[in-house]
Amino acid sequence: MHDIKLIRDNPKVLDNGLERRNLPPQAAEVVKLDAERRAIQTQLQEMLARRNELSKQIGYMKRSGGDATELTEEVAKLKTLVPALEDEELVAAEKIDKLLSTLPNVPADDVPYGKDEKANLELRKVGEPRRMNSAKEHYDIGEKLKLMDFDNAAKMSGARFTILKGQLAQLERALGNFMLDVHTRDFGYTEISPPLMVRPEMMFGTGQFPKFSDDQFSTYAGYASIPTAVAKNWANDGDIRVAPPLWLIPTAEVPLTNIVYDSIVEAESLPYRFVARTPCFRAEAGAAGRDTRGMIRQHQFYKVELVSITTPEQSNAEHDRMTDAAETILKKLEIPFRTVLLCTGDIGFSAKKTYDIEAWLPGQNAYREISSCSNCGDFQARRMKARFRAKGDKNTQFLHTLNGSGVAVGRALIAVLENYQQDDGSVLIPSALKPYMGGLEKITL
RNA sequence: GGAUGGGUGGCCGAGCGGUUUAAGGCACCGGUCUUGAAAACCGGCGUGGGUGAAAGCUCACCGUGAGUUCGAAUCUCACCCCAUCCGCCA
Repeated sequence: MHDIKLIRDNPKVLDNGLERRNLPPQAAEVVKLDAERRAIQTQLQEMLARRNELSKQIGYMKRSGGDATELTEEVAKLKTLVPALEDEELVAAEKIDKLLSTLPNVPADDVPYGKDEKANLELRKVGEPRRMNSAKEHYDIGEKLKLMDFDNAAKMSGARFTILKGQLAQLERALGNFMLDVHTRDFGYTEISPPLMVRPEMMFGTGQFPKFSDDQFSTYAGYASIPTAVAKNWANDGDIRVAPPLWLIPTAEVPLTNIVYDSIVEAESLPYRFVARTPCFRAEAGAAGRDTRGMIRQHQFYKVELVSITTPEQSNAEHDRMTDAAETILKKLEIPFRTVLLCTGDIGFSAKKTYDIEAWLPGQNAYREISSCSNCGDFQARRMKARFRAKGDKNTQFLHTLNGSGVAVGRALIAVLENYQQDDGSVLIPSALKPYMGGLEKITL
């Protein structure tokens, strides 16, 4: 959410940001709607002030036994005007709120301009891709080992689901455990086991709502009082008050960040660092036909997520620190990767600046995203009403929030399979994972 | 699913139609005292908005939304949320 005062004083900042994101300018419209709302508000407030004044006088007259008829009549006249103006004010406020809530964050100044991912800036490459004779893709490796079952998963749940078995299921668990240990032990993150279903307000707070509700799964069970028709249409007016009651999280970023929803924290206690391994649920509505084979893009996958809550002064350094934590996972797994700075056309709705970490996948002969670390500045904090108070300061300020995958477990599994595959179809276990696999050296048929 | 109780400022908690301009306490900030601190005492202190150069003036907010009234934290209705007990259940 944007600071309306900032837009009012300096509309260029918003429009430049939108332009850099390849979106049309909106500041003029925002300023216009804001002016309209304030004009109505001022008019209404003058009327209410007069009403309050008269009511006070009436009370005084009645107590002292005077005649208040004349005053009562004047208030009655005012009363016919107030409701209409109140309605106007509500409509005007909703108009501007609706527009503001759909505008993305302004990219940081050091984010390069670009139309799409082709303009992303490669910052560094770590590790040399291993030479292989004929690299297989992860699904071939998994199916050959008979430990990855797409057919039965489709029977149960449809496309974009996978059944992992035996040592592959164990590998998935091992990866998550390993990542949690690194982040808690080496980087000071506090492990959290959060709810996987959240209220719509939380989804608004982190920026999924109202714009990206199509990508989310909602739940109704136990809440039959919500009419389905209303629930289905709620997104049309974007009013979260009539949204379905609980939503499956698309990432642990949602519950971890919303820990500070509607709160005021002490500056000295910052930064907060939270880590969680959770399932993530995504409708993948806009991704029809993309990555249909294998488990690259699923409706459900595990991810280890990092979230930091900081003061404005801390957030840039924290962003680098978080990215380092995510990179450390791949370094320890000895999986080649590169880190790119996303261009303005590729960063997410809530982000000011984002680093993507892409793991090398020999089977695809390409780098594929395995982590995304974003600094959201105060954008989410405004939506969440998440503030802090500096010691001795009367006023509150909005927090800064950051989130990053540390890393996506499902894709890490793919990366391990493809990078550690052997010509005979077996897969070596990365040495960092051996303790988590009971000392197992490799997975064979 | 059934029953009951409850949602008031950063926190606790009173208020149940008009000196409430939301009591009181805690926390916090400033001051007095003190070698320093604590205690005590004095003072300040909710959030968001409008207007203004500023001081200030002003509006809204007591879970949310309607309603009654000249006037609502207070009365009425609906809804949401929380807690406890029972039922069911991992």
